[in-house]
Amino acid sequence: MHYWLMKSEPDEFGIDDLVGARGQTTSWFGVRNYQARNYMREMQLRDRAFFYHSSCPEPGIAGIVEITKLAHPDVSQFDATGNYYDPKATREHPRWFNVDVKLVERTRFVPLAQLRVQPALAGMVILQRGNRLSITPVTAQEWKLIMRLMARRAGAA
DNA sequence: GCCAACGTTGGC
DNA sequence: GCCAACGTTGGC
Repeated sequence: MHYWLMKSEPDEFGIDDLVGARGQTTSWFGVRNYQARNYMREMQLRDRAFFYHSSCPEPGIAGIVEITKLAHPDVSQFDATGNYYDPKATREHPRWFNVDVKLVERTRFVPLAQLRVQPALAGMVILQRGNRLSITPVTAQEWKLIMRLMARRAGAA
């Protein structure tokens, strides 16, 4: 069992959208970065991930999801009219893959700023300078600590 | 809106 | 294979 962090822009698809989605499940399509894609291909069923809001007024972790379908070809790469079209991809040789995830829990929101002040999270991938990866691994220790933060009352450091 | 950091593209 | 130019990400 491995842990991950997956970014989404709430303007596009936020935790509210996941809560309201059919089966509280969504296909994580649209990833167009090889490293993030490779991480999705490593994901196993029942791995868990933090659902992270990025590019918004208050970035941070908004929930927990579980991998319910292993990586499979991302259909959006074949749609010539869509934003995620990749002319170099073919059905025989797809380039992009995605997993499906299901909501486990909408958590207390943990802002990025709160993650940054935890000494034990100093090595966390998304906190590293210049990191832009939309999908990153999270260590078991990091996961545990963030779970503890979520259990605290709002506003506590 | 700014800008640092990073990934990708394409000419050579 | 190098690397400059360009586009994107994402926090602030």
